[in-house]
Amino acid sequence: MDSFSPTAYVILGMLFKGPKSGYEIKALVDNSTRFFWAASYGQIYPELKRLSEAGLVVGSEEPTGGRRRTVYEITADGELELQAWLRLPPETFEMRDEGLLKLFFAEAVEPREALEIVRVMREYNEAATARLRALGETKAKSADAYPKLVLHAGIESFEWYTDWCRRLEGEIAKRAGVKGADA
Amino acid sequence: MDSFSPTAYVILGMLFKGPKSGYEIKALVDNSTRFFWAASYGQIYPELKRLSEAGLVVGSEEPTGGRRRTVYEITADGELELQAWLRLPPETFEMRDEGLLKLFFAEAVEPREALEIVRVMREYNEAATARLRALGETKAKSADAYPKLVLHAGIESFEWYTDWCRRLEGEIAKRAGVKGADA
DNA sequence: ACTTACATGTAAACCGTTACATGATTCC
DNA sequence: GGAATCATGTAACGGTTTACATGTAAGT
Repeated sequence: MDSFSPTAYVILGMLFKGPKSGYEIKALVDNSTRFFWAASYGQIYPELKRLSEAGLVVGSEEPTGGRRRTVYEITADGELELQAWLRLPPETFEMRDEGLLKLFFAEAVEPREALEIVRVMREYNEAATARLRALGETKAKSADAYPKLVLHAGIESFEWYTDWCRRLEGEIAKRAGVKGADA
Repeated sequence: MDSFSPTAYVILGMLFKGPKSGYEIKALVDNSTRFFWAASYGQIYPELKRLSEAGLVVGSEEPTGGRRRTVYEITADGELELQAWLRLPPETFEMRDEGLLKLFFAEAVEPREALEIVRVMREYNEAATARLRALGETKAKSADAYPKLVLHAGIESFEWYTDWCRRLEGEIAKRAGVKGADA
């Protein structure tokens, strides 16, 4: 009967911080958990319905002008369910990194093409770092400590990855005798 | 007509290094690309069939004793397809980290429970580091340079993550006045 | 008038894992 | 004889994304 997907707990967690519409949950996810846990409308709206049927959230119609709007709140049962989930050890850790995959097979192309793969990876990571940094400045005054810690993990991790790419670019350029990405 | 999934390129890449059966490809993937790109039998066998129909690989029956066995080789077309893919910029970078997700919502539980989440995350990362290190020693003599670089990225990345967990455990323990995970 | 953002939802397609099914061979 | 490993494959299931569909409101 029970047993919800992790996405259900994303919703419960967001509602624990205060009542929100499905639309607002999606926006929040995109600006916070997105880099380590994403969710689409196609998951959020049906899941809200299921959670509502299970009594873990309650929705109320709160239209803005003539525009309909359903705002959800977490219930006492919902909070218990969220806490029970938080107490279980985390299980899922998955990565899909097409850049590393291409690099893994880079023997099939020229060194300067391998270099290009790493260059694109570095640029992606630089952009990701900047994005998370900007996010951190927006939410600087927010009281919640844990989201800030998690955000910092993201920033540090992308910084490490950027640095690794930079070092690798140097090495590949040296080996291949290519004038590399240095100024 | 064409357009293959990244998993198809994993297969092409593995076959570029030499002929293999589906079973061998799966074993190789589990011991190399798995931490940033996984593949199951349910993907590999059907994909081999599709690649064969497209003429990018050719299979030949090479039984071992009375046990049937199909070994695949990459074709010239297959090599071109692999190289064309390697020249396209990598697109997919995804992460699903239930540990970070739980930590993000840890305000809903006690600090010592937040600490417990991070402790489990650290243990997972320590184990992952050890696993990759062991893998590196097995393949120490392998000539291929790129897989080694990628493996080192994995090791460094898990080491960074382990270190981050350790630092965070210290901070949470301090704030909460809990006797932490120090010896 | 037009575009962007707010707001909700569904259906189809896609992707991937797990479990199942089968059977031979090798090692203990 | 029994367990582990080699070897191939399919079916069912579950989860996710994308596209579609609809309409209001606010800003330019």
